[in-house]
Amino acid sequence: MIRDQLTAAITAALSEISGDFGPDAEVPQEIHIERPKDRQFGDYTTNVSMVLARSWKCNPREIAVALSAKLEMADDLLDRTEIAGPGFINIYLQSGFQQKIVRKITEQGSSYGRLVADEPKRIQVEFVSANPVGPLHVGHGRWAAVGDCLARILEAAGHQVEREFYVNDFGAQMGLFGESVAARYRELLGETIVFPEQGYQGSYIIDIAQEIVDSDGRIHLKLSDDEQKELFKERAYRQVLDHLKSSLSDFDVDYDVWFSERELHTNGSVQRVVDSMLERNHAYIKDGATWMRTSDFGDEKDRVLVRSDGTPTYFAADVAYHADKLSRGFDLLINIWGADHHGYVPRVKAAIESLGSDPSSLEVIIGQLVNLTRNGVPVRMSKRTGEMVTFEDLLDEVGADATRFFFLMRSTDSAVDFDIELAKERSSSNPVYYVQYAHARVCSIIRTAAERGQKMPSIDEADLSLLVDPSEITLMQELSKLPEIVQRCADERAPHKMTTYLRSLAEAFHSFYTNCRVVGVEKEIAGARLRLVDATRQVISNGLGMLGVTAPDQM
RNA sequence: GCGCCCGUAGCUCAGUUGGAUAGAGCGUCGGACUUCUAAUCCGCAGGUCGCAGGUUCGAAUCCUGCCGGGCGCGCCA
Repeated sequence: MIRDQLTAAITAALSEISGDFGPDAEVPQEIHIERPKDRQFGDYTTNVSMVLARSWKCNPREIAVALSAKLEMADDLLDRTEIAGPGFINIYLQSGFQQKIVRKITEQGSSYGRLVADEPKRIQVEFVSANPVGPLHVGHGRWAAVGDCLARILEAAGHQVEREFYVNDFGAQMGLFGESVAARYRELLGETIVFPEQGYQGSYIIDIAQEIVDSDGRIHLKLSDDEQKELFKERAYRQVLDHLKSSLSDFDVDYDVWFSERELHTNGSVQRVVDSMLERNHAYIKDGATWMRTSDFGDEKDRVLVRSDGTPTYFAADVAYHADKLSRGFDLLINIWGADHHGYVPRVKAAIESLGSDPSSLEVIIGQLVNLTRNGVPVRMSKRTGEMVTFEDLLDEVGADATRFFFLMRSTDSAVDFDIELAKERSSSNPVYYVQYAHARVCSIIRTAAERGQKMPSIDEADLSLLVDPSEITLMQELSKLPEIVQRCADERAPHKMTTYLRSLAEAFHSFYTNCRVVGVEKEIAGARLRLVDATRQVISNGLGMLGVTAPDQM
């Protein structure tokens, strides 16, 4: 990247001039180079001289003068430098450097924006992991979008990524779920029932029961209560899980691993991890329960692993689960949780440390919640109560592309309001269409040019130096940003920055479109512009691909 | 009470880890289609970046304290 070349050049120049500023003048490890918002401040700009002014004990402009003189001599990349304001060094690159990006994109094609990591890692991203006792709600959709997009971006940044879904198919909730379905089954077949006190009230329970009635008829009525509970639990669980997998698949989220909590209990992993904690004095028995000393590792209090009635807690399974994850040899584990689980982070970190691993091997991304409204009125999202809009409803009504883009537009740090009616009404003015439309327009230009016999020249034939219109320059600058955007999204675990980038790229293209014609202008210019347009197609397509959003050829 | 997140234009949100004149979309108002897709473009209006201090060449951004909102503090999952 050009930025790296500039960093090297500045570092070299600084070490040459540092001697003139006294023996204590040291060359900094990190040099901040940015792209100014306003192009009048150069193609790149750096603030090093102001940062160094203190430690070098002099006026920032003195450093700037010495540095820029050295830079202009040293590097053939730059045209000139200017010193501005309190000591910014604005760097102007040689004319023609922007045009080079078109060739680069053309040569790299779909791999433009894919990076080679300095330290490639094996990363596991675990996300959604909803309880299989009901349909996914809208909040899960957000984590599906964020988790999958983050995985795509980490892959683009040069890492090896595995996606995992942890299925909480064990415990009292499953029993209650089975009982609820069993009750609805009997009810549908005309029996008078007493619905379980804490049972799941949602109408989808009746739907599941109805499907069982349709396929099996009345035969299950003969079973004992316990047999019924067990049977309905398994039947309903399978059905919900299948449903959940197909919803996520419709959303283009494909998991590498579906990990069953139940297996941790049946194969003895939970028991083993509890025993091991006791052996190593990371756990103790009090009031008949087994407690883990999580407070030794920063948690605010100790946590129960095994209840006094002998049953393991969810946390115990989670300790075993994370032990299993660690044993699989990942360099980094990333979990995406909703804000309603953030209090759970310290105890899991403590568990990791108790297991003898570095707590930083687990990174938990806490995402704020989704507030669903309908015409401004809050909609309840609880599975236990009646009304709810499911993730599936949302996909049906709004579509996968718009839903993904919407969830990826916002920082995970802020709660989002999603009005279901608004999403439907405004679906045609959703920002996703702004970006997709840019892609469709690009394709249209290329199609029309071909139809009218205007040939796309090869990248060697094209005279890219003809691309000099301000809107062309701006577009090329935007095109050149993709690799650094990928890097930033990956480093900051911030997929939303990709949507922000694509919007500004689309804006640059739409502006180019109105300023510069491609079809029907003089042959050489048309040729250069066709190459630029094709590069734009490639970058939008690559960027949308990292979001998991389609890039349509026409709209 | 303690912990995490948020507070930026009428509304929904960005803001390149501390930079130069704080930006988009929606909404308002006014312009631009005989020519590659008007799902677009151009312009006007709209701001005490919650409040008060602090740190420094420089703060929406970092530190402290308030105010307001969301979420969490189980032998639930």
